[in-house]
Amino acid sequence: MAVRLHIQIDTLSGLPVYRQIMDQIKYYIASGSLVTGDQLPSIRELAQALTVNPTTVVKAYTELVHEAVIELRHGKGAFVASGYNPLSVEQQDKAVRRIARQLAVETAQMGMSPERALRIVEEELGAISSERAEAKAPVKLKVVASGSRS
Amino acid sequence: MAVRLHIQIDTLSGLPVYRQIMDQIKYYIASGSLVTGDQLPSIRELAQALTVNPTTVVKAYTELVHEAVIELRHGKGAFVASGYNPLSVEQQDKAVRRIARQLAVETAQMGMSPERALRIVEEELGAISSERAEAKAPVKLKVVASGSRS
DNA sequence: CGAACTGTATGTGTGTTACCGTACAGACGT
DNA sequence: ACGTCTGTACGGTAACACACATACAGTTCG
Repeated sequence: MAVRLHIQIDTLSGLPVYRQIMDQIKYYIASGSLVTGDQLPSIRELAQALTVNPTTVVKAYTELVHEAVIELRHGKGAFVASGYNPLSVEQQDKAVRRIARQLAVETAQMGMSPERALRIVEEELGAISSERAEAKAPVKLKVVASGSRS
Repeated sequence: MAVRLHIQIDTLSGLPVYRQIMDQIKYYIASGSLVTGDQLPSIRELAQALTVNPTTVVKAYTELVHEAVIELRHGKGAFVASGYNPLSVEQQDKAVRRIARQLAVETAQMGMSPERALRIVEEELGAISSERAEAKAPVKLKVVASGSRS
């Protein structure tokens, strides 16, 4: 059966809806709440729960397919893909460094101390890897999907 | 006289040109290469150096004005603004946490260890604050602006 | 088969991005 | 006063991103 996800759409953030869907699905996978082979909500099901158009969910899902995060099987559904993309160490470094620099600039801009910024990153990093460790055992996954539209 | 910046436009990144300009000017300010009162290149000057349309630079500059990062003075030029935005601690935390989470998800996705990710963040964070410390003394700023167009 | 689920494909409207050209208005040195 | 630097403000065009609506095609089960 299809897993029920707790996805929230923030219409005020300015971020595209399809990208918010992508990010939150990635988050579930990264934290271990979703693992290889798990079935995602169907396109229409998720679209209805979020009160967005099915094609918007299609956009999110197909993008995730291109990133080899999930698989789409015609007539069957969407599933978490098996492997990791074999990115080279250099590419990994570059990708992470890009985000890290953005974070560094923003913190400096608002006058936040580097120590505090680092502590926040440490928290988020730790949150994911700890959830990952105990995932799939007690946690059954959250309730229904819910959105907030104006 | 107007400072000469070393700004690079990557047409393959997919990021809007005006945003790349914004980000890199923010970086110079965050790192201390540009401080309050410094004059930026004029709109036409920067546009010509980057081989982009002046209106694109206008877009970048006016956005930076809205964020209170720079000031535009009619007939005189563009200058680094004085104050920081007085964002609340909660808002700061939320903004930084958003980026931190994205970083955590991406690293988990590609299988990078949290320790390594943290080390990279530490580097970028340190790079900015150290440049900030010794800035404006020896460093005179880079040479001419340069772009890369297809 | 046929109903009810699944993903897939094709248009359509709106907004953003970037471009080009032209014109206006403030600041400053000669 | 004049020329030349500065930012500001129009109009219009082309390409693309985003979300929507509708129709098509594969899978499964009674």
